[in-house]
Amino acid sequence: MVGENDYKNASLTEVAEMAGVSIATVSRVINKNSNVNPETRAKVEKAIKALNYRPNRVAKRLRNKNASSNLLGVLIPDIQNPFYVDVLRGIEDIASANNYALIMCNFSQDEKKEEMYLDILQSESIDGLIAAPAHENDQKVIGIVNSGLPIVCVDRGLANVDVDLVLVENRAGAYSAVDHLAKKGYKRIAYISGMKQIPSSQQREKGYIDALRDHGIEIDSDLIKYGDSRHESSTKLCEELLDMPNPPDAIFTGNNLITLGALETIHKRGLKIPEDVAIVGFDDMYWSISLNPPLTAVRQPAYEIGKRAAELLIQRINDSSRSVVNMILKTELMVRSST
Amino acid sequence: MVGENDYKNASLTEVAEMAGVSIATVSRVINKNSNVNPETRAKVEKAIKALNYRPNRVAKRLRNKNASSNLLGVLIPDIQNPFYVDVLRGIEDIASANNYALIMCNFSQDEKKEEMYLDILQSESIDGLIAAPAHENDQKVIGIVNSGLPIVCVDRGLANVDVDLVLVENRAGAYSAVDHLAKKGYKRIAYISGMKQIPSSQQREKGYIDALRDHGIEIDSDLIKYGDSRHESSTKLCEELLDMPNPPDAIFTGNNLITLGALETIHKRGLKIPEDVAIVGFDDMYWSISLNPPLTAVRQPAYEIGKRAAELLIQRINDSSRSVVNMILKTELMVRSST
DNA sequence: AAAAAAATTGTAAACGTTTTTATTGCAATG
DNA sequence: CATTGCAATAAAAACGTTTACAATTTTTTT
Repeated sequence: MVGENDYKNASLTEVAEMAGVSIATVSRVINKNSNVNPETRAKVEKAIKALNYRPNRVAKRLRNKNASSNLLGVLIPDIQNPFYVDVLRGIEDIASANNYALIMCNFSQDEKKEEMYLDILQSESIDGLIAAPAHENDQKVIGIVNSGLPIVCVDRGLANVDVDLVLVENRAGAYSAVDHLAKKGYKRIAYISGMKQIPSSQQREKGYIDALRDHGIEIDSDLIKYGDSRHESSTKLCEELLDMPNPPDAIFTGNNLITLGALETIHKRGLKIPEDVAIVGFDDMYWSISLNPPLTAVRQPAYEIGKRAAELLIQRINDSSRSVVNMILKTELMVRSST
Repeated sequence: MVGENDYKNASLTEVAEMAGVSIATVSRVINKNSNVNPETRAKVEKAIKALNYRPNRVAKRLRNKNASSNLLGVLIPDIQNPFYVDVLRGIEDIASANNYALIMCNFSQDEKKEEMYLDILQSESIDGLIAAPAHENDQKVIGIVNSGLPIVCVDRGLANVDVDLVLVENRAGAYSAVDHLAKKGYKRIAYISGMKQIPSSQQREKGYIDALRDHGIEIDSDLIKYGDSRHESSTKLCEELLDMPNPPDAIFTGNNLITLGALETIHKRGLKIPEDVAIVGFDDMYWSISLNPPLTAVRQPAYEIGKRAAELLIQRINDSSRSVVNMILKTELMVRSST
């Protein structure tokens, strides 16, 4: 009978027993750094194979508190947002190429959950962390920075804290979108923002306002709506905008999910884009071209953000004294037919 | 100076020292199950607070080999596919409500990566695993089933292995899509499948063929294309279909990503949907209504799949002897204007 | 008041590693 | 031949927990 024991995880002790050596020797064989007699090595390797031995990562981490555990943490605010999924892919490709496993935590824009996950990550003895903090004054994340754990922030920075950072030119990106709308002749341009406390939301609002100002368009605060970055809230906010006595002729949406929510509302009302209302979104998606109509959008290099962040993190792990890097990537306005 | 030590993780020993008791007592205070004098408890709790003590999960897992480590593994084939993201959300909601953390692994349809992640998960002493195996004869996953680790498969089953399983009626779902097309009068209906070795692809093909047969439509094997479930491959396969001397008048796409790829190709060619070619996708997305045109699709309850799987897994962890459950959820055809 | 029972706390082992230190055997040196 | 040096290996400690068991104190019973 093929019993359960066939699959039981063998330990160093069992390997040592089978090979007739001490566990120290087995460990030396595995971590090829030290001298061991070729014959002994052969015996041990045979036993390892026979028992299908795999080192226990938990024990390894406990013992090697300060050495590498080959484990990185990732903390992201919203797995439903395709932007973060692309960031994640970038991280994952670099991580697995460098033999790091990922423990991925999604806090769904919920600070309580964020705290829980940060606790868990810390007590898992990860080598380093890539995080998009809930907001600029995220004390939990700041605490981690101060603890000395290698960390790279993505998409969102921290106020008054020097930390490795990868993000995009949010202000400039938003500016290019609104500038484009203004040049096309739209006058009442609305902005549906993500959560107000997120740095990127603030930067994008700044770009929006700067662009309006440069075009001599008066800022109407009724045209600025703050959501929670979730699809449901953005459909509602878009409805509010369209219900105004003097509704906007164009909408700039602050992120992926907001764009999709706004589109849904516009379509439900049977309005024509861009004739009745134009729309530009922050965040491009690879299927933006298949939307109705093909969407004009500010493209962020999401995959590259993740890639760069992972590279920075691994560098930081290997050299904790290297100077702090803030990497600001460019955005690109993809003009299609929604404007 | 606020130094690094302020944030250093305290250990049981330090708490015990500060409170003037043994580590066993501290442990008892933390794991509220056993008797300890109220005064002692107060002293210990004060020390815990003062040192900001948090139990080390790694040590806990190592010690409690057989007890709960409050850690679940999730192994998914493709994080870029919104279907799996929704499954993940369902899993995560249940997991975090039950105090389980998630270690999430995405193998990008790459069996080498899958193997690596399964190794890692096993050696992390997880309590249980939710996995979508690479294919029906995935020996690595079968090995895990045999090892006795609690596991629930989602979306894809295993041949000849009794294991908890949550999936949808793939055959019936595909049937309803193709039946719908046939009733609408389409005669040359193509199928762009995901990876051939995935059980769900096979089941959907079966549904496709059964529906055609029931409508007396002859099966043309040139109209069946097999991709790798990635966006790039599906654009190419769609091109091949449209380039045929006798091209299809309707396409049934095997999953989310394939649908988006096919749409892209059709739009690039300036073809009208559904006049020039109709399309039904397997997998609905919450923004399907915003596509051009609003997409007719077979909806899978992805979130619920994840939720049910996590519930089953937790049950299994708590009672390894309960009988195996295969849960088959219904699909729903969302008729919009792409057909 | 002595014995028994119950409550509280402490001691030590164990989980599976890595690594420091100690031991062994053997060749080279004087 | 006695000493030294080196290579190979073993022994033991440590990482931070939980828990079985032992020891102590307090309470109850007789």
